[in-house]
Amino acid sequence: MERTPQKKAILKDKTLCLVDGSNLLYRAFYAIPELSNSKGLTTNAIYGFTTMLMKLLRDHRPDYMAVVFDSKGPTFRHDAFEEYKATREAMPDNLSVQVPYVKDTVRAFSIPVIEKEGAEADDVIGTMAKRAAAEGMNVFIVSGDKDLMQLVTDRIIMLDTMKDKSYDVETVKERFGVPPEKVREILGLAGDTSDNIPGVPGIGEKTARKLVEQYGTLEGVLDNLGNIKGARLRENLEAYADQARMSRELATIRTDLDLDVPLEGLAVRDPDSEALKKLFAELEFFSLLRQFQGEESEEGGSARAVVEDDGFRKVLEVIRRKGAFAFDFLLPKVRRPMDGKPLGIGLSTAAGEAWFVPFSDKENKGLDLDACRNALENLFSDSSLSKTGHDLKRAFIVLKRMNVEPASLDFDTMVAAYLLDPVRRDYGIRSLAARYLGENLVSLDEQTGGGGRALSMDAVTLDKIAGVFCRFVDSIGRLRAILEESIKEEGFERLFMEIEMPLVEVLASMEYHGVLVDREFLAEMSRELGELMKLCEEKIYRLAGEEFNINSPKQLQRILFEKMGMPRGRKTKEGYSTDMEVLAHLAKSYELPGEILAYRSLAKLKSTYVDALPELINPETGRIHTSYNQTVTATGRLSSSDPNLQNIPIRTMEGKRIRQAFIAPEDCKLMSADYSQIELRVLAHLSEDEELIAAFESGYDIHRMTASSVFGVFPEMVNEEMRRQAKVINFGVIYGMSPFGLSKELGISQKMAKTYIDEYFKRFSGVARYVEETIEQARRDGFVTTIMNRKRAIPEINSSVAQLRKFAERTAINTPIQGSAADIIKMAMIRVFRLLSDRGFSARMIMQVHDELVFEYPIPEEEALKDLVKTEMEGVIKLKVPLVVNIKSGKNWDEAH
DNA sequence: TACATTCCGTAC
DNA sequence: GACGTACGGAATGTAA
Repeated sequence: MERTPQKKAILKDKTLCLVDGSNLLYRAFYAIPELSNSKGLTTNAIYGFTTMLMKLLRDHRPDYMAVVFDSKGPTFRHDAFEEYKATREAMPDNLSVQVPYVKDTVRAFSIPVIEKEGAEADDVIGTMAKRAAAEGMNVFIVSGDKDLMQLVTDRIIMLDTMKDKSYDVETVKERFGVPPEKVREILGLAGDTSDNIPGVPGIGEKTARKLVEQYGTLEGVLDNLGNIKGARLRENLEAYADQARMSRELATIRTDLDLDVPLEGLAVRDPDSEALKKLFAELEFFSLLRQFQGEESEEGGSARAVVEDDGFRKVLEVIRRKGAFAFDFLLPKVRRPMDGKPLGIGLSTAAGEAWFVPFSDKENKGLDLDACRNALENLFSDSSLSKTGHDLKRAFIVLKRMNVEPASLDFDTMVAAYLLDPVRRDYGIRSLAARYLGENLVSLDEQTGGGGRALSMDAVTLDKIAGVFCRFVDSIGRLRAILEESIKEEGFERLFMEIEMPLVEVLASMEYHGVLVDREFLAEMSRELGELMKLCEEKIYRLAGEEFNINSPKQLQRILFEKMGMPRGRKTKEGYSTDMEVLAHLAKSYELPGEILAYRSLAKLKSTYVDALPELINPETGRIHTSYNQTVTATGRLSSSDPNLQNIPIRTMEGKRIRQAFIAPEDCKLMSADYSQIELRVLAHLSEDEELIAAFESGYDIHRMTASSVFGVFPEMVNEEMRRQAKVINFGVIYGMSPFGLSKELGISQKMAKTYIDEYFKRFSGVARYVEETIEQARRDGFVTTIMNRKRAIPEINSSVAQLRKFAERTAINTPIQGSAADIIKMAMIRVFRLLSDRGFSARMIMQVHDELVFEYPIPEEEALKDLVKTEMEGVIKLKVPLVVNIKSGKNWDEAH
């Protein structure tokens, strides 16, 4: 035909998007929670489907597009294999009613809906994809069905929009271990439960992969049965050879259907706005209605990517003129800020005005990061500019890694939001924008999932990223205004400006510096623990009379309580507890539980610490850079993660050895400074209890003094047991003690525990009064506060459910104590940090463990450091009792503690 | 498979 | 039947 060359010229290099409508329909139905309009029509699948469609159009802007559905009635697969899809249940009613609407919606977007009698969507897609690829088009198939991966070529990719993953030839190889054209060989062997393709019993994907890798095809495998290891495997292959062949056929997607669909007819056209508006109105998709109308009206806006030096310079000029800006770095999705390089920066100077500056990479265009460094330095080190960001600690670290020392990063929207509501779980920009600005921001989940890989700018156009990110930065600027106002209203200015904001830089510095860990030492310890576990394991198997997974509480229950008939203790949700308390009790009568306890303690040390820590050593610095989180705890404490340095063992001998792995470098030492009994001292201060204050002023051992008071003997008559019990009581007070808890902890009757508590409160009547008043105040106000006016809402304090109310009461007691102690050490950290810097110390604060600060320093600084730290920590605030700090130093953390 | 939940145990 | 605050490993349960 004459037209052919012309046709090819039109289609070549254009993109065709083929949507597996049936697949998306089901996934939308199950992924979106129930939803219906006022007429009672279920709309969740329509909604999910529509948003996915809009996202596709928006993010990928295909030139051609079609949505393909399975046809009703039997297909050739049913003829070939009658069980096919037999187990798949009929479509649920509340899904099938939605189908016509889904198709109408697709049509309203001016996208063709394709169904072919006797054919499944897969086969139609296969046929069209191949045909389009032959025309030189780039095809992407949208589906979550792994069968379709067999269609992937260098011109055809598959997109799983729900998981936000795309599959090209390489990724399919990673997923299946074989190239796309061999996927069906795998499925023939392993089967596919979702499509009721049986495969061969006993063969899963793993085995199938090995076989196909070795023999190439299913037939190759069957031809070589004699060489196959494993009698069972061979037998199954032999017996089910035909079923395997059938499965392979079923899994094969046809690419040769006789379709009367010209590709030219699939060109993407403008949606039929009127039809869409009508549909969305009927379905009551108001957000989509708005979004759709918005998309029509809004064009361009103020968001744009800046890819030329000149443009960047102009942006900087605007910032200088305005004297303030909000910003955020676009970072790859990595667990910790010390990993990965920034991909760009978003800047905003006023509501509705934002820019995105991408940094260049091998494949991404943008401004060279090194070339930007000076500009960024000028920007960030200018203390006359007001800078607002979200998660400034992260920004600090990014800048430090670029060798830029920022001045006055003065408002962190994440920290501000935390102070306003420390119980909230999510402080992400999108969540805050929804809460405080009433806006639903489009997410930037185009960031590649997992693997710490950098975001690839090919996946979505730079403009799209810039658009989304500019909105983020724009929101940060507007959030500041709102949050700042609330901070004032709540009376948090000092807490925010003088504690939390200055602390951001301190934490950034601690993380950036990190701590040195002795890799060899841990490796040796791992070997030792492994051997000990082995011994322990053998003994356990012998005592139990069989091998089982000791780490599995479920299996352990079976052995202990069913097989060996030991008395059951406390119940858990499902079954009976096997925790330390229960096992320790059983250990008195049996040998096995003691061994289990020993095994558990070894396993815990090995897996959680000894083996986990070396994994977290940064290859560039050779050190561990933990994350200190400032916006996690409900009380105001910090938390630490990746790794959590705040729960490194200390109580047992073996545990202490782990602390020996935290070391100082050559010519340096570690110094640990910890507050003595800070929470009890805070309690003395808050309660103004005379007896407790006197006890602390005497400078004597507080637990001994408490024992003396509670048991009515002279301090020197207090024996070790009495002291131990008093210590438990002291901790109990801080936690909102109950007779139940105390009796459990002390191993005494509840009655006895109650008399102890009564006695304690009789002696320390100020504490008793404080407890009462605090609960009373919480009931009245609905919140409690700390020394520095940190606030935590306790909504359940007035609950009619006793259990919730009791819990709330204990929280109300504990939070001011724990939170005030957190306030104090935070203030101390800031002062010490500043003085170390001002006085030119090389010493660095590197760790914080709630009441302890750890420093790394050159040996000659020891005396001066010790004086400074002790003075500042003890003098940071004047309480009604003295603050006491104990200091020790050594080559490692164990020695220093 | 991948993510969420449960159980357990470490710290202060 | 839970005396406070965290983080995380391993097993197990469940989803799309």
